[in-house]
Amino acid sequence: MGVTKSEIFTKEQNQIASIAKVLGHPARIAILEHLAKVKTCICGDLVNTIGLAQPTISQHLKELKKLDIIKGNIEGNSICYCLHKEKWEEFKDILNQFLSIFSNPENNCC
Amino acid sequence: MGVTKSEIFTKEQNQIASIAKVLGHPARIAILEHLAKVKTCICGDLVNTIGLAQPTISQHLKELKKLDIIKGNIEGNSICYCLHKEKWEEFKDILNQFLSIFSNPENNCC
DNA sequence: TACATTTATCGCAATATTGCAATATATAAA
DNA sequence: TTTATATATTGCAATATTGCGATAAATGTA
Repeated sequence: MGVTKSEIFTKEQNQIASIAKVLGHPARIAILEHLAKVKTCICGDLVNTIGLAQPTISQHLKELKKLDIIKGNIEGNSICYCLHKEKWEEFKDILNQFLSIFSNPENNCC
Repeated sequence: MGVTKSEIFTKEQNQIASIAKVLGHPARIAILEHLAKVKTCICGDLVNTIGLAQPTISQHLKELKKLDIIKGNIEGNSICYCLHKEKWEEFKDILNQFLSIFSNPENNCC
């Protein structure tokens, strides 16, 4: 039904999936990479850097803001975006922990 | 249009997004966690463990197989699934590398 | 004030995803 | 061979997502 049955999963499973889902689009990866590179915050530059229309970029920024992995401050006319350090580290830890569940003492499948 | 403009992104960006996208559903996280826990491969148990119908689980397994993060071997009547070690490590490295782009020498946003 | 710039929002079209019932397929067991 | 078991596939309904043009909202500038 296009709708995910979140109720049957744990809070942790849903959180991991939520983070991964937001990272699951190349435009959002590109935005995050650009923000990481230019450090100082940028905004409509993303529209030029990435080849998508302004409303599309705006929507991806919205998703990223919803996850709280970026912050946006009004700066006069424009809006200044940057990575949200604390959250970035938090999400990194969560994903890393998940990716470490593969304990493999000679675990050669069936 | 529901379709992602992959052409305008780098191979790396698309790859990161592809991996993350597959991890972007709690059912698939649950499947991977279960496989990691029981080590020895299982199959229809997933249908019982996770509360989704068999065709739904089968479809999630298909996605995971498409990414190649799990392997499935026919074992008599049933099919035995397990994590794909090499790929798991590869994807872990790719995600870790991406998550390390946040270099923050007093990088306090705008 | 009038105009330009910047970003968000709305509304739409096209496509993708999620979930399941029904069914097909394949093997094991009786 | 018939029946049971296990899994995949098909087809569908109900959302969700992606992308963009048009437009609104807010601020800066002439």
